[in-house]
Amino acid sequence: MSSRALPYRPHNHAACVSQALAEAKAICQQQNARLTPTRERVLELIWQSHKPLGAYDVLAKLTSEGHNAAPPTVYRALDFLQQYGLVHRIASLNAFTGCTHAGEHHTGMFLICRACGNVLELMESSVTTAIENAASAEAFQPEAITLEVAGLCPGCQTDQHHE
Amino acid sequence: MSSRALPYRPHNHAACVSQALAEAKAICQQQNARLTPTRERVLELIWQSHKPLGAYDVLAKLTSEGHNAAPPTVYRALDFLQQYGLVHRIASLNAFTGCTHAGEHHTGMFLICRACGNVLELMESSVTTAIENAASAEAFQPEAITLEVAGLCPGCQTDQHHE
DNA sequence: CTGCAAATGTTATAATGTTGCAAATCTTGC
DNA sequence: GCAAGATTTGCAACATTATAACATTTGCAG
Ligand SMILES: [Zn+2]
Ligand SMILES: [Zn+2]
Ligand SMILES: [Zn+2]
Ligand SMILES: [Zn+2]
Repeated sequence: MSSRALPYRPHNHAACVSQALAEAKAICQQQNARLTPTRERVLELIWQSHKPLGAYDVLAKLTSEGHNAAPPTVYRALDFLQQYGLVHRIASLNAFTGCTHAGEHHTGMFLICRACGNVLELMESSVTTAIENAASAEAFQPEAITLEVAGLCPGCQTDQHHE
Repeated sequence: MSSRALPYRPHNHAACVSQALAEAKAICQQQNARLTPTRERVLELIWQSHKPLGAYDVLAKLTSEGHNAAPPTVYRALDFLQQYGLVHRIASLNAFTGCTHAGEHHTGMFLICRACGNVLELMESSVTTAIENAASAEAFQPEAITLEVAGLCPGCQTDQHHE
């Protein structure tokens, strides 16, 4: 899988988005899942934004481009995209972000900058292992891990005075 | 600090609650914070429930006992209790649970049973360290960690057929 | 007592997410 | 191609969670 630019580093974002879409198409084809136009457009809108988008943000964008959309339109698309591992929901933000490791079986760890709003998704097996060990010690059988770290990204640490 | 019974193990829950309240009073006194009757009652209601309570669950209980309460009443009490580390908000449930390590500086890790709804709060330095190391490797400065693990508690693993 | 700050009451509203059902669209076997 | 069934979408209403704004009351210091 290709490496991706960090969200807060300058990069060709259009290419970054279209690559994500291409991968999504491939994943859906492989799993016999239908990446319909609405679903694809929702995924694209989420990818175009570096910061996680709320469901109603997505809805507003769809509406503004003439799509006759209502909340269920968006939530259904988001459910689909989550189901196939193409987006993640960030519980602490009530928002959605494109998965940067789609297709790879993983539990994401999210570094969320409280200043600029950018989110970096990591895949750290050492963290996952530590969590699973801690759960095992309590005889707990984990199924889904929500791990969201709020703080300051490298670019915003020196910018503290801008707050 | 006293050890606490696991939530899904039978125990004297009234004692468990009153101990938590006594500790809360001590903590507030030490910090010159006012644990007013409403705040104390909200904390008690949350502790009395083994499962995390939603803000509107708390509101309903207050209302049912004659308290003239509105949503801000509850949210303000919850804000206060969170601020002094007496309750935690579980982002993946939009609900609140009593902190079992109040007074100890910690980041909680929550094991949430999807079958019975009980939540166990752990304090695992190995997990916290792994997370901080992963953040450091990205030059990210963590401030708050949300770690919630959904799965099956020991008691519910054999009960799968009851679902 | 007086004046200030903290806490609470009260009303309204914002933000987020769901249910239920009908219409349209796609797929599949023939 | 075509009918039957499954999936997806449109649409309206509703449910849940959280906050804003401002008036009133309460606790406390001087
Ligand atoms: Zn991911
Ligand atoms: Zn930043
Ligand atoms: Zn805690
Ligand atoms: Zn359980």
